Amino acid sequence: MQIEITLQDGVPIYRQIVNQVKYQIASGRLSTDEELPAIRALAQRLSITPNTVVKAYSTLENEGLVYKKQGAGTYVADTKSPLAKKEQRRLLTQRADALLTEASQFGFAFDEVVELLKKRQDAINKGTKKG
Amino acid sequence: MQIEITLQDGVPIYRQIVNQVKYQIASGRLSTDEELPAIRALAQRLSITPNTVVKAYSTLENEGLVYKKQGAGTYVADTKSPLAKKEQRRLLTQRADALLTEASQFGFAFDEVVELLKKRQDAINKGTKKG
DNA sequence: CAAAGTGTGTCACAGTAGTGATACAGTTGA
DNA sequence: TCAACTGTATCACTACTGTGACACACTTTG
Repeated sequence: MQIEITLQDGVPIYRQIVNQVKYQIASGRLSTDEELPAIRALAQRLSITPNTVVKAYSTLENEGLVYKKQGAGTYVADTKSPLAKKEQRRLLTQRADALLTEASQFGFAFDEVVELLKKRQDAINKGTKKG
Repeated sequence: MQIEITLQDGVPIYRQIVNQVKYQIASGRLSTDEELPAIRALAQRLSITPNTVVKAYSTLENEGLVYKKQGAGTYVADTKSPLAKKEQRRLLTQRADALLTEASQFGFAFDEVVELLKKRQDAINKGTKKG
């Protein structure tokens, strides 16, 4: 489980952890039911307070990406499970609504939004190929 | 210029002002170069501090939707102008990237995102027809 | 059951966002 | 010019977010 944080990044530490765990789950480097680093262990390794890791793990739990067992550990959830999918869909719907509302207020047509999305998808793909 | 705010809404007052002005510009109820309520006047009418209105107007200015003239007033910008469009596109790009990144981390395919967007667009349209 | 691991809960503090009061500075129009 | 408007700038208070220290409760393992 490789996680690196950069301070003074503007991005909160717990967010960095969330994003990196998300990415590792999405990329298949973490599989269902696999155990995540213990809260204290990760906290010590990153030289941060356990609270921050707790916050990160709780965020991931709320998004349906991991589940915690009191006294046992934190594990990767089955992201294909209906519950997880539903939660993820809820979050994406929020983002989608925000985008559409803003676009509408700016006078952009729906097709323009889709077009922009396509361009960004291409840009992101090219970016990750290099990185 | 009809603006209404609801406290204890969770949404910050200055955000409510921003959104309502945006909407009125988008819907054509405010036209280019039309003057917005003076900062103090609006503040007094809404029973809030001028600072909050300043923040709202400044946000709108940063998004290229209005422009301010020191000592004179605040006016609706030409939202079709290249500068305004560019600024709006920049903001939408940020939202688009956030959506795409999140979707990718959740294991959603690009087409699924577009599909979700279409559904939400329909839902929003139906919602505003009623309201 | 006991030790050593795990997550949970509470209190605390710094930084920031949101809002408020008030003084400063430019523009308008008689 | 000057009064009455306009936006600008600064300081302050409150709530919340992000992070930190530390005690509590549950699970595992022997």
